[in-house]
Amino acid sequence: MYTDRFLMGRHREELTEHERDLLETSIGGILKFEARKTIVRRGDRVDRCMLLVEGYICRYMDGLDGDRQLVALHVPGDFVDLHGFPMGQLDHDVATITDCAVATYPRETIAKLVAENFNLGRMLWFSTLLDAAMHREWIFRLGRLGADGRVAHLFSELGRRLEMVGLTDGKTFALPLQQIDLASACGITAVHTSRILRELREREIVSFTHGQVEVQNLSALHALAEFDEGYLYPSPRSATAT
Amino acid sequence: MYTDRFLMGRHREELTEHERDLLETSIGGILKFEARKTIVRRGDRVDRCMLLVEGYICRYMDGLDGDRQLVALHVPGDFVDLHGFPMGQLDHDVATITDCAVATYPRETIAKLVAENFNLGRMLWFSTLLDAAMHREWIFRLGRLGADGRVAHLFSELGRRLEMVGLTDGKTFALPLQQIDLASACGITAVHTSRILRELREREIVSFTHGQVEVQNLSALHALAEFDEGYLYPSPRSATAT
DNA sequence: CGTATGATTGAAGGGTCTCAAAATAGGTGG
DNA sequence: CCACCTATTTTGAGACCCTTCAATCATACG
Repeated sequence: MYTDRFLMGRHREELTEHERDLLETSIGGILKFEARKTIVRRGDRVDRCMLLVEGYICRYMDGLDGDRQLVALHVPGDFVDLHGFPMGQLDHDVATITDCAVATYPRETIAKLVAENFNLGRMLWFSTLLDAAMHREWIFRLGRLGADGRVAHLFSELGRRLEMVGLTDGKTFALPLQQIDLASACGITAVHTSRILRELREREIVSFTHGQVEVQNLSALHALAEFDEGYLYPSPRSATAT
Repeated sequence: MYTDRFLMGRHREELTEHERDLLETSIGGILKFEARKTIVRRGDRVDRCMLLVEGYICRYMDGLDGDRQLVALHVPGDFVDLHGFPMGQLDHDVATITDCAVATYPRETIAKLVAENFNLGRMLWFSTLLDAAMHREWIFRLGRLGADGRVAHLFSELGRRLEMVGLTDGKTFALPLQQIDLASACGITAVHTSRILRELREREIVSFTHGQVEVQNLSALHALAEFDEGYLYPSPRSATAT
């Protein structure tokens, strides 16, 4: 049963039994990828979409000088390139962070699902727009927060998203990234990331070592990040009191 | 005839006569707004969507200290808050830059359009994803470019988008923004924006005065911005040789 | 045990911010 | 049409944040 986490962080109403069945039976196949591989390239025609079952995947764009900027990070349950269905091709690269397993859906299958099931179609649209909402929050983060706030924000967001899919209780969670990945996501250098992490550790807000995040002071973390979970559109069930 | 520019920068195939008629006849009303007014607030329920007919609109998020970060800029022909249809509410504010006219579509009308016209539905989905693609480019811009590159990128993008809707030949165009707006879009201060504009002027790359952009050296502008129009998904007809 | 990779620290330089003041442009009423 | 007032742009100087370059340290793996 691959569908345990499907779209879990990505809807406000629960999937119905029927919709879950549809998603399960429509799977074209399961693909496995090794860690640190680019699996879709900018400009590639998208003839199938991938739903991440296990592992972590990022989307990124490289600058002329080789500097990498992550534009999205995906956790299990996320569609990774569903936007490729309406768009036909991608404007960025997709790469694995860890070893991954993805469920694939051929283009025609998605077209059929959307055409025949209005509610599921809207849920898929919603899922792609949730990515856009996260993009906006990342824009805010890069434009208006300092390096410490950016890192704090990334931890805040991923903590909450992993909580939505049942992969953490919010205090401690696996985040198998290297400092260079944090740097690529936050628009800072790896060297400075190291300094920021030390500062956050010394201030006893959050510690990050060996791909493990331990939040010591959640409200301080959220304050530093100016984090408000609203943009993740948490379903009433998974919303937490603040 | 309001539909002249509808979705002009926002599809790869032309709208059919029938689809254009549908969009025209489905308009719920025309609203006018004064310049510099916030017209939708974060968290507002979205019971109608707005298509910008005339003027400029931005979407933004304010930080705790009052610093503003623009997350999108809209030109005539753009849907401004269509994502509110699947999402139900917005995670950011919407404000006018100039005096504006918008065509409104009630929620139920959009639902009907999407349910009954598969192709138009996909085009609307596409339009919201084009915003996401621009978001990603903005993330890249803020994360990896210096202040000069960011400003150059904004000019590059808007030049191209205005060209798509027939509002410029690419060399000169009206961009009724103040330096504070450029600053809010680029994640820099208004003071620094002024210095950057002087530099770009002195290097004879682009000049910006009184809301008027004059591109003197397009290739230098694009080089500085690392600009590649691909992410705007230009239709073959409107693609330009590079 | 040797090697490669990732993390940490230091020092110096550069880009952007902040604060403050001056110059310019735009709008209004006399 | 001028005088005034306000908003916007421009310029300067100093401080701060982050980068760069380089070296050292820690860790994982053969």
